[in-house]
This record gives sequence, C-alpha cells and structure tokens, in this order.
Amino acid sequence: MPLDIPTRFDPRTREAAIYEGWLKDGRFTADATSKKPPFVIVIPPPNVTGSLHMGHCLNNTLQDVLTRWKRMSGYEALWLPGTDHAGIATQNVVEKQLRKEGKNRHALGREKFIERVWEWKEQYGNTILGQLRRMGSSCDWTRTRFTMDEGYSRAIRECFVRWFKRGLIYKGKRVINWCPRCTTALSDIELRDAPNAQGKLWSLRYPVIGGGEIVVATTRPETMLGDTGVAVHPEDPRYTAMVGRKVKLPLTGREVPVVADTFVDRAFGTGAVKVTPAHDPFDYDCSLRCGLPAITVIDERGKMSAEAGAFAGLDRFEARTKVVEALAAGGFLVETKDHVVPLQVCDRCETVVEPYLSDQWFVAMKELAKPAADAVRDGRVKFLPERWTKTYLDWVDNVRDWCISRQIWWGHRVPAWKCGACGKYTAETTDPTACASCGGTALVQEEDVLDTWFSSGLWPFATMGWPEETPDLKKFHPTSVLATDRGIIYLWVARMIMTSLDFMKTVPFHTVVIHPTIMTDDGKRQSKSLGTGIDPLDLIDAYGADATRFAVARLVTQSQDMRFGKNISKTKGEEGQRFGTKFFNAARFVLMSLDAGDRAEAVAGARALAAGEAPAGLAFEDAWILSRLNTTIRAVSAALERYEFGEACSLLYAFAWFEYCDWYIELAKPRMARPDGGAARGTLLHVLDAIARLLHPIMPFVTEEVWQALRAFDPDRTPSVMIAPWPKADAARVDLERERVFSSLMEIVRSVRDFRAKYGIPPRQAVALHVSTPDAKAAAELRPFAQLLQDSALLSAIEIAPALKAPPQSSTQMVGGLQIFIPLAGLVDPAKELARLQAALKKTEDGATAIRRKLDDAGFRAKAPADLIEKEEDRLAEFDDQGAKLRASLEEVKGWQSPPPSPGRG
RNA sequence: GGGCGGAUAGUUCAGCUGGCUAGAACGCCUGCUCGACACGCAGGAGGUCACAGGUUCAAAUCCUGUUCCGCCCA
Repeated sequence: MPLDIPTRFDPRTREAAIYEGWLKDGRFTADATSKKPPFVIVIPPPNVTGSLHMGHCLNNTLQDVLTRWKRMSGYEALWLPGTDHAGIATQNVVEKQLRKEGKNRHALGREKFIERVWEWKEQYGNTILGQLRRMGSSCDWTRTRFTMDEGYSRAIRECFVRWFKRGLIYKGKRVINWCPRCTTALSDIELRDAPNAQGKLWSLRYPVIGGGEIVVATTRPETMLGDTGVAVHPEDPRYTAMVGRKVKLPLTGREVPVVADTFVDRAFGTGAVKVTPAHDPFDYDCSLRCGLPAITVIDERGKMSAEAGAFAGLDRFEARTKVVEALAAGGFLVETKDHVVPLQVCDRCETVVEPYLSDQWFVAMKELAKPAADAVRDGRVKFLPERWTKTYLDWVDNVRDWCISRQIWWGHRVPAWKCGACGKYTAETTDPTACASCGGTALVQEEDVLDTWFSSGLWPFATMGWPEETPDLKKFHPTSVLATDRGIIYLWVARMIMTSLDFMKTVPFHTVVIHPTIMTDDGKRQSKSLGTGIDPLDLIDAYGADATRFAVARLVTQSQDMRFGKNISKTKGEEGQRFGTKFFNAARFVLMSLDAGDRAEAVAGARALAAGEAPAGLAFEDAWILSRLNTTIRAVSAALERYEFGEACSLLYAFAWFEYCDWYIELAKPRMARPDGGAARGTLLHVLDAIARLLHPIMPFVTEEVWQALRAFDPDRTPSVMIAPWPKADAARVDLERERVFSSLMEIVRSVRDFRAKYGIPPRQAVALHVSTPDAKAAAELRPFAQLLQDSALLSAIEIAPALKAPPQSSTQMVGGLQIFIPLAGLVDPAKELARLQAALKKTEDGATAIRRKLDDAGFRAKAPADLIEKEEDRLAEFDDQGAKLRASLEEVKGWQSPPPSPGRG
C-alpha cells in the first residue's frame, strides 16, 4: 500500500472491484473432490420475480457469515444459490405484460405463453441474484439452480411418480379460493384482506320436521340454496334433542339433517350453523366428517348455477338480495344486523374471492410426516431458538393432506395422464403411451401444474443432481445449516425434512436457524404497499455493504422480531459505517507507522507472536492486548458456534475499538519513538491481522482491502483473507491477573482525566499524581507502570506508595482500594471540591448501607451461602474504608482558608 | 378460541440455571483541529426493570393474574 492511504474506505468504488477479484480467483467455488469436511448451506431460494428486501438482506448476511467463517475454519464450504419459479407470481407478472399489449394468455395458448415466461425470466429473473452479489455473498455461482431447470424438473417428476406409485398422491376435492373474474384458483399469498368490509348478519329460521325450529346465522344467505345440513355442538344442551332430526330448507324445500360437530362455536350467533359444503372450507370438512353431500350453487364465473333453481343465472351478490327478499316474504327471516365480515379479495383485480369446490391433487401426509416428526423429536434436526421446535411439531403432528395442484400454466405440469378408456391415471418419468391399468392409448395429460413449494421441498438434494448419484450429492448432502424466517417453517422447512428423509434416508440439515423477522421502527410488519419497507440497496449505497451487514447482524438476538425501519436503519447503518472506517484507520495508522520504522523487525515480531512465541522486549501492555485478543477470539468463536451473531459483532466492536484503538494503539504511540518500540510494532501488526480475520465474515470488503495492504508488508500470507485461517485462541496468552491490573491502571487514568475535565484544567497542563495503596505489595504491583501512567494521564510527577498521606491542598479520589491525590496547587475552588467529595461520600455510604442491611438480616446470615456472606463483608469493609478516607479529606478541605485563585479559565 | 414472543436508560437491545450500587451501543451534555480517524478523542449525566399479588434471607430474573404490542394456528 502506498503511504498516501486515504482516511476512508470507499465502498462505492472498492466493493465491486474486490468482489470481481474474488470471482476471478474462483474463491466461492466449492470442490466436491476435496478431502476437507464439508460445510453446506442451501439458500432459501428467493422468488425469481423478487428483488432484495430487508428480510433477504438479513437472511443472506447470516448465511454468508457462517459460510465465510467455516471456509476460514478449514471446511470445504459450499453456499448453493438459486431461485424458485414462483408459479403464480411469475405468471401474474407476464400476464400483466400481455395485458398492456392487449393480449391474454388464453389467446396466446399454453405453449407460447410458457415461452414468454421464459423470455421474461432470462431478461429479469436474475435481478435478485445480482443484488446478492452487491451484499458480498460468497455463493458458489457455478452451481446456481432454478426450480424450472431441466435437471431440477427431472427430480420433481421422479418424486411425483414415486409417490404416485406408492399411492401417496391422489386426486380429491377441496374448497379452494377462487377468483370468479380471473377464473383461477388463488394461493394464500394472492389474497388481500379487504379493509373494513361492512356486511350484515342475517338470522334465518329453519323449520324442524316434526315440530320446532332452528335459527341459524349467516353472512352469506345466498349459499343457503346449497345447504345440506345444519350443525350444532355435540355438547350444546339447547340442541341435543334436535340432533338426528331433519329440517326443511326454506325456498328449496330440501330436507337436510341436523348434525353434531365440534367445529361449531357455541358462543357465536345462535350456536347453530348452516352447512354449505361446496362453498365454505370449514363446512366442507364438516360434511366429510358427518357424511353430508355437497351441492354447488355458484359457478366458476360467480353466477348462480342450475342447482339454485329460481335464482339460476343471477350474479352471486344480486342473488343475495333476492334470496333475502324471498326469505323475508316467506317469514323465514328473523333479524338483520350490521356485521363486519373478514372479506378477502383477489390481489390483482380486487374481486371478492369465492370459496369453490374443485378437483385437486393431494399428497397423503401421514406416512411422510411421522419420520419428519421423529427426526426433530430425537434431535437429528435442531431448531434454534429451541422454542420453534414446538411450532414445527404442532404442525407435523396434525398435518393435513397437502394440496399440490394449481390451476395455472407456469410450473411443472402434473405428470399424470388420464386414460380415456378406464378413467384411471398413469404417471411415469417418461411420457407414457399406454394406460398402466388397462393398456388403453387414449391418454390425456392433466392441465394443472404443481405447487411451487412442491419443487422447493426437494431443494437440498434436487439442487445437487438427485436422482443421479452425483459427486456433489455424495460430498455435500446432507447440508449443514438452514437459515430462514419463521414464516416458512411449515411451507418449506417441514417439507424438506419429509422429502429428504423419504428419498435420501437422511435429514437435509442438522440445524435450522430461525432468525428474527424485520419490522418497522414501531414493530409492525414492513409493507411495500404502505411504503414502510426499507430497501437494503439504499443502505448499501449510503453506507456500504459491510456497514449494512454489520448493522443487521449486530441486531440478531434470540428475539423473534427485529425493528429496523427508517430511523433505526439509519442509526445502525451509520454505526456500521463508522466502525468500518475506524478499523480502516487503525490499519492505516499501523501500516504508516510500520513503514516509517523497521519493517523487517515488525514482521518478524508479528510472526513470532503468531507462532506463539514471545519476542524480546514484550511490554506489559503488549501482553495485555494479546490476552484480550485471545479472550476475544475464544468468545467470538463461541458466539458463532451458538449462532449468536449479535454477540459476535458486539465483541468485535468492543475489542477492536475500545481496547485495540483507544488503549493499545494510544499506549504504543509514545513507545514508537523509543528503543523498545520493536515489540509494540510487532504486536500492533499481529493484532491488526487477527482483527481482519475475525471481522472478515461480517465485513468482508474492508477486511480484504486491509489484508491486501498487509500483504504488501508481508507477502508471506494467503492471497485473500477469505482463505486465511480463522484465528485459534491460545490459552497460554490469556492472563486474567494481568487484565485485572490493567483495568485498575485504566481506572486511575480515567480518574485523572475526570479531574481535569471537572476542573477545567487545560488539556496540555500536566498535573502531579500521588497514589496511596493499601499495602506494599499493591504499590510494588503498580510501580512498574509509572511511565505508562505518565504518558496516558499526562502527569508531571507520580508517586506510588503504601498509606501515603495526602499532600497539602490536594483533591482525593477513590479508585477501587486505591486512594489518589492530585495536589491542587491553587488550581481549584474549595467549595467545588467539597461538593464533589460529599457526593462521592454519599455514594459510598449508600453502598455501605445497602450491604449492612443485608448483613444485619438474620435470615441472610442463616441461609445465604457462606462465600456470598464473606464477599459482602469484604465489600462492606472496603466501603467503610473509602468512607473514612473521604471523610478525612472532607475535613481537610473544610480547613482550607480562602479560595486560591483559579488558573486559566477564571 | 388455542399457542408463542415482547414490555429493562431518550432509542435499539443484553442481563443464562434468583445474589456486586441493573449493563452495552447509539443519542444527549461538557471539553478538545495533541501528526490514524470530527464517520474522531477525552469525560459525564441518564433506569420505580409494564402493572398487581405471591414464593424466598434475597426477584429484572421464579409463580399467578392484569394491561398493552406483535406473530402463528384454527
């Protein structure tokens, strides 16, 4: 590095260049033939239509931290990226495009439409992958997968056919959400809640055959034409006598039974509900349990069907009015109340969604769910934080069959063919020419496509070439860790565990890290449409990728939410940026100092330290920072092992900034000019090197920049920090006793500085310091640091001795068991000093009182552990001692006569 | 309706199996252009641990209830 190092690292120009360098050198590419143990993460595949949001930013930051850390720790690390085809979302995007051109997919035809989608995907589908690069993600791009790729599609077909042949896949009926305008089924994510949907609740009287009546409440009276039963709670005494009897439906005259089912909410309305299996999912489930038929009275366009009799052909909302009129006329309407109904509308066209009974493909879950539950119960898969285990188990233990068909075109078409002769289905990995049941050749393939989650459920092994026995599959499956948000534990995580156990006979990963969900500043979900979302690319533009990564990683705790909206992201982004700059400047200082001195000596010193040796001239503070470094290495590694990202960030922040920069570098500065500066330079270099490595997984760019500068001094290191070994903690370097002594030195220095600040003593004006220690041993311990104290606290003179008497007219402060005196020599106003001492005394006395209260308590004496009692007694003695000394000083100050003239600032 | 999470300094969060005068960062206040860094340096102030009970010698921490915020399932 040339000596005119800029004072800032410029992310805008440098990050892209550094990333290009890594790519060029193939740093992200994993080797399936490597002898190293594998560490593997498969990315939760983002939607191809998507662009990076804060959730991705957090999710991928953590994956990259883990991947880079493990790569440095000697693993063959693979982070496998890719996208999923997001059937409905992608189809929508292209349909919107067509609409602008005045076309629609039906006019275009299936094949042409699919071509259009592929064109779109080639053009825009890689947006999010490019954005991941800007974050610095060390994904192995040579292995990028897409769920619609040829190989991946083979895996899906294989899965379908195997399950079909085992009888796990079947065709059945289900009430789905249907848009009558788009004439398509909608998935949950394509629904929107209509705000404040003001509706009505009508109470209807159904006469019971043989006498009596049942009143049912409904928000959709038009569906009563399709009622096939009335349900009550089995333990509801009001209706026990009615169960098993029949009611005569108004308007249609159909006779339907009264059934008992626990799904009925006794407290709602009258406690009796009409059952319309064809137009309500809960009613449909009830009908299966109670053996009721389903009658469809609303068709796929939202008009009343022939089954609706006199109302046939009417629009469903028109029919509602007419039905209510007819009921009222017949005397069946009991009352009408205003009622807020939870209405859902089609996300695209805002048409009210219609629950619609239709033919769908299902996967029977029971056989697959059991092993998936066992794997988590017996610990083969662990969730972190652990509480998510329960969420997962609740779902897999009560799982319902999985509806895997979607009535759209973009996706994997259901590989099942219906036989024109016998009506049975045939599924094969190659297109069949004859019916597997009767040999008939009039085969027609199903129109529906498979749910996108059906594809992503195979992600951990389908991405590695399954069903082929590829080298990747052998080396990298099972994967290691999955990092994701709690929102897709059921949709995705559970399904991967099921499929992997079923096909691979092993769990897909041993650990699932459920990280927090990003919220707004006030703890709400971020929403694109409300404009409360923040764009990670804006943060990267403003503060750089390193800062953005640090900002989100530092906030990761065991909590399930992370507030990170407009204000917080700014604060935290700036914090990350400042930290990156601080680190960069520390490196700048160290390298410039080294350049000015004996480079070979510094390099040799650093190497000796790296080798665990102690170079000549190693000073106390050198050993101190080495002790702190090794404590930090251990703590950071442990935090990462436990996936405590926020903790790892804070540890590094505190060590690099407060210990290395604020204390160690400052102490090293004066030594540079002295003959014993060699050890300081070696230590500076060695610790800087270690910080660069430790920080690299979190802030990859600035650490690489610094690493390259270090290489200019000492070429004998890896060409990239990415492949530098992760530091190992050396227990022999950790010296807690030394750390304790250093802490007390820091406190003395801080005390003197505080004195200076409180009394407005000019920064350059030196003061004298007298330190009174409790005994000769303590004095001997401190005396070697006289020079260090003089440098740090700017002292004109220093005296350290046991039981020193206060020099005349001096200020007193207690620092632990030490008493320090600074002669005022006419510097200070006695009144001020008096007030300060009184405040200090009060604090001491308060402390003593609190402990005395405890010790005077017989219960405490009797029941508290002995070592605690002893500790409290020691503390009390110390407080009392401090109090006595402060009182003595107080007396002395009181004895001062006239205020001496204040220097400097009046 | 069931389950889960949260409520600690102005803000964002630590605080593990109860035991120093409850910590950190940011912000705030005061003073500093001393040759790495003003995205900086030094120092400082700031909390009735949501509320009400209980257990205990001892509760931010354990138990019960309440309120508020959020998420999931039905």
